[in-house]
Amino acid sequence: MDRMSASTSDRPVSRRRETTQRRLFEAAVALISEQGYEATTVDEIAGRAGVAKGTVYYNFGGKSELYTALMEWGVTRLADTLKGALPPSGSGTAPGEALTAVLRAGVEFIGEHESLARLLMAEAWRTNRAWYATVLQIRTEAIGVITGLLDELTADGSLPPDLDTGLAGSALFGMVVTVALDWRTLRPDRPVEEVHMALARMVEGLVGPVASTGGTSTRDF
Amino acid sequence: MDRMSASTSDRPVSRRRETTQRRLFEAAVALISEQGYEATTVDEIAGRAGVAKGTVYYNFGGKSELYTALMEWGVTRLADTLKGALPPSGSGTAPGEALTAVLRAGVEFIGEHESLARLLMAEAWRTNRAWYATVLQIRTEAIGVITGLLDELTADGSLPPDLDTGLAGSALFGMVVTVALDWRTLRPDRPVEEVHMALARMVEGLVGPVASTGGTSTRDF
DNA sequence: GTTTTTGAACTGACCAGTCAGTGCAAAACT
DNA sequence: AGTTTTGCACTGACTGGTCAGTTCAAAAAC
Repeated sequence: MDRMSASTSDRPVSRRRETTQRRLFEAAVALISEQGYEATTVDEIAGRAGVAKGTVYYNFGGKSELYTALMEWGVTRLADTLKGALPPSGSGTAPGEALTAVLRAGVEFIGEHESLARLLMAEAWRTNRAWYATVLQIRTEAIGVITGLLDELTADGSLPPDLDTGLAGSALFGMVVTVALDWRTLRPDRPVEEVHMALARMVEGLVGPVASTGGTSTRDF
Repeated sequence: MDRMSASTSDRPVSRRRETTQRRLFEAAVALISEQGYEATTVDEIAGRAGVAKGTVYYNFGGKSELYTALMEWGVTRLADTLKGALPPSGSGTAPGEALTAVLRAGVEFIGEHESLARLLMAEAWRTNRAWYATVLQIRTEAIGVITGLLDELTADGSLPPDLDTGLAGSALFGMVVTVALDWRTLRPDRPVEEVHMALARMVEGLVGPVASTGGTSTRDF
């Protein structure tokens, strides 16, 4: 049977290793989101992941490398989710619909990956750290999806042409994250739909009573 | 809590001590906002404040007590600023105006106390820390000002009666903080007015057609 | 003369990072 | 088949540095 690597120096990262790394990610996210990076020890992370301390160093090289890898792992998941929520451009969806869809995806993502979201938000405002670049990349990528959408909407006249889409994108981003995390913190019992609905109604005001090209004019709730 | 003691030395805290403490606060805010709490040493703080290490222990008892006191000092300043921006209730100001004024105060506060804002945001999402209660209090107090205002506006019919003011308040809060910190981080050269203007325009759309007495709302774009 | 600050030395806990050693499953060889 | 070798993945006791917190005598400020 075909071995997966015919060539010798290929590094496919064995299945075993992959599992270990995922466990370490999960343990690290949980602990660091609650306590912060500095307050979380490598021993704790290893312990929670059910591996020995040395394994962390074997797999990642060090605490900060683990953390960086963890955040990159996080970005990928978030960016993929948001991009996946974008309807194919050019399809006949109503102007505001794509925006609402992306925001919903954001809310759902935070609901499902709460710890990761907390961790990223807590780290997002420190300008001095080694991994600031990584954090910035996350923000840029996530906000970029929203901003890009706003650009499209201003281009086709659904939004005022002089809208500062960069600022608006960051505003919407902050809005979604804050609302979603407050929801998880203070009223976790509320269903996602309710939260998303309330958010969508607010945003609807932004996109405005747009001359929607036919379709249900958002009154079916 | 702290009223201006114009006359007395009732306070056990001498003027000299007060100065020392304020210097320590300022040094601690600057360092911790950049590096984080655990990564900042007492020696650093004392050094930056131009004070001996022993003085920290004489004045506060320890690092964590200094930090707690610092955050309480921060709350007071923020809450005072926001409340100070509220026009006297019952005065004949236009419905949306009070809201805009509070948001402007928020933006300005962050512009002037950037480090403090960063520090508070970084702590805001960690649920497991000793001083989480203090942080929560800050958020509640700040968001409370906004939410209270929204309640008034829904009561007098300026906003839809079924608006979830709690959620909307937290949305606006997150929006302001995110925009303001992004501004300081990425485009610090922009004048406050510009940022505030862009925000105000969005809020006008977001919160919905505020039936203002002759405002510029809701034309469709 | 009391309060506050200084400065420097010391302690002990805590923790990131190291490394010699273990286990084990799949090759390589007989 | 059975035996040996290889090297990946992991282990955990240990090391060396760091830092919060202590102490205190003496100076400075009030």
